[in-house]
Amino acid sequence: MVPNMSDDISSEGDFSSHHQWPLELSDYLKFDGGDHWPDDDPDQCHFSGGGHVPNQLIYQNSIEVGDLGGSNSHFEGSSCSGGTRDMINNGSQKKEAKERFAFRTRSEVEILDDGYKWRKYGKKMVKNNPNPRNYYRCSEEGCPVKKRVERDGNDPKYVITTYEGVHTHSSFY
DNA sequence: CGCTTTTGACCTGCGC
DNA sequence: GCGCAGGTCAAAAGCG
Repeated sequence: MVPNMSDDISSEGDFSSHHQWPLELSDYLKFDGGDHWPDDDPDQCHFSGGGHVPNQLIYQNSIEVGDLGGSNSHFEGSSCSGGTRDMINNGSQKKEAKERFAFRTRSEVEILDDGYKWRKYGKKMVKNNPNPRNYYRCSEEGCPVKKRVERDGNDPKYVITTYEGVHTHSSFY
């Protein structure tokens, strides 16, 4: 596996430890309940500091409950406009809300290598989007983490990735 | 040979 | 109760 990411990475292939992905994250996530992306909001916060982050992804996260997978997670929090925590434990949390983390990236490929090995287990056409949604599960035995990948229906240049759960092991690379 | 991908079927939750 | 949409399963095929 391991898709071609040859050209895009600016330096060495060891980006797992440097968070250097061959793409650019432009927007961040949405949650259950949030129905739309911040889209063209010029004030969307870009990483901490709001500036350009060279050689590094501009990413943000939000969490529903608890922390974000602690040490194993590649997504350390960078809260956005202080709004991310509002929804935590807010009102009716049915069942056990799993940690969910979604973001939109500008990328030609949908397979982002985030340091873990994924196995595809499903594909589905969804409404409001002419593109199929792909379902992946972490290959590591016992690891409950899943991720969904789909292209933005309005902007095929963008890929929406949603992670769910916390890795119970270290990254592979 | 073992693991991943593909793909249709099946299951479940929700709104009407 | 029914139909729809989203999510998952699992058998078969493909690939290194």
